[in-house]
Amino acid sequence: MADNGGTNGASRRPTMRDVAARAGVSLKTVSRVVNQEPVVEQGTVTKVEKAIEELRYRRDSLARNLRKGIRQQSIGLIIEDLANPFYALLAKAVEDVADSNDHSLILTSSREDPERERTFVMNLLQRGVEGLLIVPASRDHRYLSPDLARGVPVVFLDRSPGGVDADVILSENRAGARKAVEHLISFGHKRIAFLGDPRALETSADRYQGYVDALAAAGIPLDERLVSTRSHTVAEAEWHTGELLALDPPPTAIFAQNNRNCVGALRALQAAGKTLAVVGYDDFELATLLPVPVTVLANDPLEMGRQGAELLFERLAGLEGPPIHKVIPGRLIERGTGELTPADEIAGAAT
Amino acid sequence: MADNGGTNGASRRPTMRDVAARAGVSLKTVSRVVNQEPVVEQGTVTKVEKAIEELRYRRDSLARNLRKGIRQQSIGLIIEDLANPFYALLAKAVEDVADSNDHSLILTSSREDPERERTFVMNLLQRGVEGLLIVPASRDHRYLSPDLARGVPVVFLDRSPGGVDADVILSENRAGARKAVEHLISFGHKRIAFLGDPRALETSADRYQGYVDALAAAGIPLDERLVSTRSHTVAEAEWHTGELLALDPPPTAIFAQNNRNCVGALRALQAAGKTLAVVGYDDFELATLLPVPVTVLANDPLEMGRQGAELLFERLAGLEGPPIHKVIPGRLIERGTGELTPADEIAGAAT
DNA sequence: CAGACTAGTGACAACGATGACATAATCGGG
DNA sequence: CCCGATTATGTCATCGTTGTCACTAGTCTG
Repeated sequence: MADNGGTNGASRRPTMRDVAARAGVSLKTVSRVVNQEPVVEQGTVTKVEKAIEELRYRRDSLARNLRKGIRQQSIGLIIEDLANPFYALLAKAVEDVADSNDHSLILTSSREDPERERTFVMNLLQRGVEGLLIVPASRDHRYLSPDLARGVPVVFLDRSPGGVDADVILSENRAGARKAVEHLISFGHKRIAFLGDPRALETSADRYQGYVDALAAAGIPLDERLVSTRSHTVAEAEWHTGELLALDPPPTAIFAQNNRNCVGALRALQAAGKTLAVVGYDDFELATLLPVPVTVLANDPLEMGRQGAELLFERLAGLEGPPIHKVIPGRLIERGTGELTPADEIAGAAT
Repeated sequence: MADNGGTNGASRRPTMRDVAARAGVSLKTVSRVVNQEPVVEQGTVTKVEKAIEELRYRRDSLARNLRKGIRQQSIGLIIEDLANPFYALLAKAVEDVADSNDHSLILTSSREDPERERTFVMNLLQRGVEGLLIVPASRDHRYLSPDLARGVPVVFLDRSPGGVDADVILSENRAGARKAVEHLISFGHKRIAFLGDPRALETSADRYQGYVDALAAAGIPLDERLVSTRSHTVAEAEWHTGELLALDPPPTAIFAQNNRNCVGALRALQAAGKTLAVVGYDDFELATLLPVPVTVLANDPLEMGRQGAELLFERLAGLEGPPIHKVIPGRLIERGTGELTPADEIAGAAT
């Protein structure tokens, strides 16, 4: 009458022992059948297979690998979203490096949700990944302190961690944005709009600072109405670009703070039939194919992923020393949209 | 004098037992220190930490999780290359489903190399993934038979497996390509080029068949010179498009068999200053932003990934029955480039 | 100052599988 | 008809860690 005593242990995942009992053979014989060792008599094989089927038994790979001395190594990567080519390329580079180092890659997406980030980090650590690469969604990583202290290597990518000092690889956000905006200024623009994500995001805030820096250096007063920092998706960016275009007077140039915002801006301009100077942050494959090819300040996600992963493996190999902060330089790629002057636009509109 | 006997065991990864011996405490005390249990005396903690440091000891997560009864579940995904948005989106969808089912995703890229595919599959199985999703790089998957027989669920994506019958989710390649080419024919084109990957790839061969089907149905004779099946990258596609344009007479339309080929064709056309009707297979984000927006036959990688992963989890939940073959329908999206007539092109050239 | 308590540590079994070896049953040859 | 080889199966220890319980000293309490 006991709940799960006796011959039919309930609930619990069945083990070889259970299969053995059911088939009326020893545990070791079950092991032989499961591993397809050819010494077992056919009749016995059948009995055991029947028991396996009935109990829905599946071998426990943990126990097996422990006993066999097999230790597979892996690292964990947490990004925002694979649908964003920037992160897809980042992940690709990380996977390459992991592969060269005989580690496999466990990939998870936080979707910008700090809760998910934290859950996944804990999950990955519990699994026993050798190290972690994190594109932060949260601003506070103190929850990692115990593991960092225990020596688990963690490298942050693209954004700085909060509340802990750790290795981090950043894009040249502030200086890059400044470069981009100065480029526009050099073509005579004074009313330059900033189109971006909420400034709560670190990269967004930094790029905004670069925008401010460039204006200040050129002695151009900051006009808050030209600053739109509420678009996280292409659709939102398209909408907010429409708002910017409706200003009086409108901007003559747009600095779009990432690829989604840039695409949104271009869509809105196309829809409105207007031509404005545009410089985007982040390159995208088709930037060269547009009516006027798009000038961008290109960050290099491959390089960021590669360097981050390589740093992680150096740490794993025993590299000591204080946290390393690296910055991947951005490159301004002049293609056309960023080299329009305010005069060009009036001419264009007249056509 | 023994190689690794006595007090200084060499080579072998150190265990808690080694640390205990070195620190002069019991194994259990080391365990307490490692797990930060607060009952250990400070002096002991220091001794043990010193020994851990010296031996570079790291806890074995396999043994720990075995003992604690923690069993993390995961599935493996093998794709070609994350830099291709099609596969990035596929992976995203798979990751989503895996996440909903409390499994984590181990991601690897075969880079079209059958050897790598096989190595990774074996590796993943040894790790003990619950199931596998594979975009085949190899044509022969008989090496999987033992594991398939043992009941490990495997779902193939985008291409059929070779030599084994298993679950597979395909795009509507042949019928889709036929739709696309018939669309071009309906605008009066008779000299339609096929631009694609080597026909050794199954999707390539199937799409080529669709192209042949469409021509045959319309009674248009097949001209082998219009068929180029050697471009695997954008750069190669651009090059081969150049060759096609140099033909006399040149084609009036191009059917590009995937997104890389389509982008290459568009680049070559832009470089040559020519306008041809183009229909691509596979959608891409910026197709709408080009000078003339690109008409494509869109496959849905998200849907493919989602359905594949869900099928995998149904199998894991015990779904029996013969292998399931599903086809994800493609959708023709008319945007402009596919709706040009031969006459338009002459007019365009005259401008 | 005895008895109960507490803090710190260790001995031992167990997680679920596999390897080495032992044993039982079967068989052929001299 | 007995011995050694052969075949099929079982017993036991073990992989590296953690949970349970026991033990030793000291500390506290009445």
